[in-house]
Amino acid sequence: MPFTRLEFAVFAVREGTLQVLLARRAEAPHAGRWALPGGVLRVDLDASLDAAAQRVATERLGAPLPLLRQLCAVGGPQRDPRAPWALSVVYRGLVPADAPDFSAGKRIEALAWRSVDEAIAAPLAFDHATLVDKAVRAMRADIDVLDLPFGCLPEAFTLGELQSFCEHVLGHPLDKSSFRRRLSDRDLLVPVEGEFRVGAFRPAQLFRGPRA
Amino acid sequence: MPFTRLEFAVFAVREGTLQVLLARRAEAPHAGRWALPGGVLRVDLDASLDAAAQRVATERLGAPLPLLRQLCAVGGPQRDPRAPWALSVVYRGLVPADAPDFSAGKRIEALAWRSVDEAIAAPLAFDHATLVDKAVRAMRADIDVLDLPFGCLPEAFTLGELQSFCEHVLGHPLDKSSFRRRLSDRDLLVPVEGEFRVGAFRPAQLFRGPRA
DNA sequence: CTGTGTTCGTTGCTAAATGCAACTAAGGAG
DNA sequence: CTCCTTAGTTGCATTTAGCAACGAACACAG
Repeated sequence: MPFTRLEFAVFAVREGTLQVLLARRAEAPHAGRWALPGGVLRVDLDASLDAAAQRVATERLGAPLPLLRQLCAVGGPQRDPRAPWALSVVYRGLVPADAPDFSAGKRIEALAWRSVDEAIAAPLAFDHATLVDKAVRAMRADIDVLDLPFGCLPEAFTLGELQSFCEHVLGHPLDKSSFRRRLSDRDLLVPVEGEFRVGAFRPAQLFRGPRA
Repeated sequence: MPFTRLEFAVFAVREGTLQVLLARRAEAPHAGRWALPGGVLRVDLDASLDAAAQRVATERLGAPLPLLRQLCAVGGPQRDPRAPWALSVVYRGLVPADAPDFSAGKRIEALAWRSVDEAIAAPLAFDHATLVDKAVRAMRADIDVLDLPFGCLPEAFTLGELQSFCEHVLGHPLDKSSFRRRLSDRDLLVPVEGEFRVGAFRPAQLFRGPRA
């Protein structure tokens, strides 16, 4: 089996835009350049690909990543000069804006959030710009069919918060009444009876995701 | 890098149902049992995962497989007793019913088509029943959004043939007028002017897929 | 106490997409 | 010529999504 890596396209809505977590590589190849964070599979430690992804995420980013989904696998002989043939299994994830900050782990000089538009246009290492683009499309397709990342929101949230989050990921506004109709038609949310988000204006009903 | 395999969930509409191509394994593990056909990655031969998939398909099945799409990657330590850790990249494909018959290649005792319902219920080797199910869902999702496998039809085909093919893959009937409207709204087909499929009844206009 | 601004939540209407059923057209078989 | 079957279209009902407006609730300013 060739040299196998797990790589992560982790997104968050920060500063009003969709951002992706990038790592500046400490070692060759592409030392000093920005790339998706990742690490190598350890056959002595990992009980599955998904478990390997969690382990590497924890090691390199300082925190586990819930809601990881497999994006694709890519591989070839020129992928990484350290091995004659390298294979990467790429995962995508979405985390809350207020997540505990990640801390750069082994073989990473620095971690930074960058807006996806910049990241796709920037000369990321390897084919990582392509992977970011692919991951964004997959996330947006999920939201289009209301497969929503409830883990990225507070335990209880308002419909306004949910809609705003989706709009930031999608990159375009949604219709309020249509969004709410589609949610309630599918019984995707459970209202937390009697609980409201209070603030400067009219209080808003709080909801939880399904199977909560 | 661990022991890496390419595996194939290849489908065809045969005998009025959606069938999947299975191979009876000649060697351990699971010798004698039915499984998805596949083979190992060769780092000395393969320039990419997709190229590896084509090479293995040709070797094991006696023919290349157009329209292969990556389904997922799975891996773990107990996946294959021949190695301490095994990784499989799974591809899905759809081939014409009249495709040249596949011939069992290395390490395969026999090849057979089996209906997907049976295959999913049958005790296939490894987790292959799960993979078949996942591949079927992915194919159906493609057709739902009119991402159609034109390579599975003759060079030129009638709308009736196309619809019937889709119905067999989906497992349920489609509405004729709606199907045709959706196709023409999206400019997915090009009529072959003046060409008709003649037969026992009214001749039918022939079409080609896009970018043809 | 009263207006004003903002968000929340809902309603009514419009437009688009889809599903259903019927119809006509075209050919072969008898 | 009639009947049968498939091809292709049409009209209409139903569903779905988008758009705009409305009243409700609350904080704040005056």
